[in-house]
Amino acid sequence: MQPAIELPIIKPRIKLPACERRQAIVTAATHLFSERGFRGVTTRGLAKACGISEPVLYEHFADKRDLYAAILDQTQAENLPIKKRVDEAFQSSLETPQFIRLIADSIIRFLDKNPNLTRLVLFSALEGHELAELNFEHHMKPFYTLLTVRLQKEIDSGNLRKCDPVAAARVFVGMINQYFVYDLHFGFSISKASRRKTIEGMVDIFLNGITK
Amino acid sequence: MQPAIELPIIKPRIKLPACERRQAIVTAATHLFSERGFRGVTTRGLAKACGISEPVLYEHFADKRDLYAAILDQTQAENLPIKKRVDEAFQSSLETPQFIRLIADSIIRFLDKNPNLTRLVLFSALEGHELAELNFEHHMKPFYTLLTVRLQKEIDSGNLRKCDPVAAARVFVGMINQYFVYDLHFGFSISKASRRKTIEGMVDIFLNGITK
DNA sequence: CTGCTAACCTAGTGAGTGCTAGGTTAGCAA
DNA sequence: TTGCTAACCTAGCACTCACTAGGTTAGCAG
Repeated sequence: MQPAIELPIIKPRIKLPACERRQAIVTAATHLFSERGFRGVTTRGLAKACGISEPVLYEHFADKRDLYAAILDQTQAENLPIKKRVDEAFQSSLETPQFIRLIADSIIRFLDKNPNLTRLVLFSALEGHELAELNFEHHMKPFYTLLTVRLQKEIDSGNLRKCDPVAAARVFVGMINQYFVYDLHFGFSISKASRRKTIEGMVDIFLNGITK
Repeated sequence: MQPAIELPIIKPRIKLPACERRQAIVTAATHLFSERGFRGVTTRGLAKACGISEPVLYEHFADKRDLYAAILDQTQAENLPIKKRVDEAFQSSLETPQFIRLIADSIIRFLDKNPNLTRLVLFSALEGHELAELNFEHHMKPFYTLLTVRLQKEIDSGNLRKCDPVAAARVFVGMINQYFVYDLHFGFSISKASRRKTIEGMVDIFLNGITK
């Protein structure tokens, strides 16, 4: 026997088609995981953030880990254009300084377009998920590889100082990545200089550092 | 009524004085937290790693968070000599290239001496604990500051190219830190070059990059 | 040997975890 | 209007979490 009192309607429940709901879950998951890490996110919390109940999550994903793979897939698909741009520049006859600037610009665009990815990848690397390595392989390695090949060519033809091109490429990509991680995400503010100036300064030091 | 069967002795329980037990807990905690992060470590697991029971933890530390402060205190106390060495070099009449090499060497020594600290700090930064910022202030900022001052002096006297000394110092400290984080801790192996050679290459590029 | 007590333990607490069995409803096709 | 079913829910399982009340013991002073 239920009481006759009717509760006020507070449940404008909306049903979404499976693909849209799945997408909404991945979006919320990307945000939450990047903020708190894998262990810091509860399935209850994620469900609540999506405005659904927990079992709905398990209709779209086998388990909590499965969400990680979905996040990677999405990031990968979304960032193909940036990779293409660097590839094209590599094929073209762009001068090395301009090519290096373009690499810097592309890394920045990539990290800007994926503001959660830096934290997500760091969490993954620390927590030992394969996402970290997959992200590196898919997103960062192309930058390293193309820059290394270009540097090697320029060293061989005597336009640059003799140095290990792999190490040099790492220095450069690392410089930019480091800036994003520590300044923009962790807030360890050292310099008050604008972002544009900071990146320019980095490119400047690097270019001068590898030039004869 | 208990059965007369005596279990084989498997409990050579050792009692330690409070200060030694506390020290042992901090050591184990440093290791575990750096491996799994704050959320990844359970008080059960920590107690087991120490060979004690959970309540003993709470005789030495108010709660789980309190352990973090203890870890920082210890790290800080242990690494005063390295800071002193850099300070002395700064006061001395060491040439800039040698001073920069000494900074690199000191950072390496510091990170080598505290193999867990890199992961611990990253976890802290991601998880939002104050340890990250405290570590930066206490351990990394001195490197930045002294290097910045030296660079400014050399730029003013015309021995180095005109550039933002703060940004340059960040590039350098970041380069080395980045190498430790990604290569040594995460295992994103790019170069097979030896560590010594890699660091030398970094110093080389940087020195050339800031020299006229 | 006999107390004494610092150092330790067992055995929980309530709250929160990932995940699920089984029932309910929105919204469309007929 | 009526079925049908994809999309959703409530309620709760078995487990682990940080933390604790209250009892036990190692090891020393006398």
